[in-house]
Amino acid sequence: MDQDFFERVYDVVRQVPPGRVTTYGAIARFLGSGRSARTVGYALNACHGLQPSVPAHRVVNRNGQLSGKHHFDPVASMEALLAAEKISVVEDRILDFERLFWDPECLL
DNA sequence: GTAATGACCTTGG
DNA sequence: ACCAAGGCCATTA
Repeated sequence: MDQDFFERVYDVVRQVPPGRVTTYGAIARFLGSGRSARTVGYALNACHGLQPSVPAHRVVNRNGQLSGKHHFDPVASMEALLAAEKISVVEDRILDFERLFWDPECLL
C-alpha cells in the first residue's frame, strides 16, 4: 500500500508546533497534491492509535471547526488535547483560529 | 475493474 | 453577502 502518503501527512502533523493548528488544505498543498485535502483527512483516519503520537487534534478544516472530533476514540478527546495546548474551543470551533493557524510551508 | 465513500476546498448563482 | 454544486485524491467494498 502507498502508506507513503500517510507518512507524509503524519510527518507534517507531527511537525506542527504545540499550541498551533493547521488545516487539511494547507497540508495537502504542502504535499503537492493541493486538491487531496480529502485524502489528508482519510490519512488521519488511519492515524488512530499509531505508535508515534499524531496530533490530529491540531488538524482542523478551513473553517477552524473540529470536523474530525467525532472520529476520535473519546469524542471529547480532541477538545481535551486542544485544551492541553491552551487552545480555546467552543462549539467545536477554535477561538482565534487565524491566530493559532500554522502553515507547514513556514518550515520552508 | 468499476462504483461508492470521506476528518475537504474552490468556484458559481 | 449567502447558499448550492462540483471536483480532486486516495481507500475500500
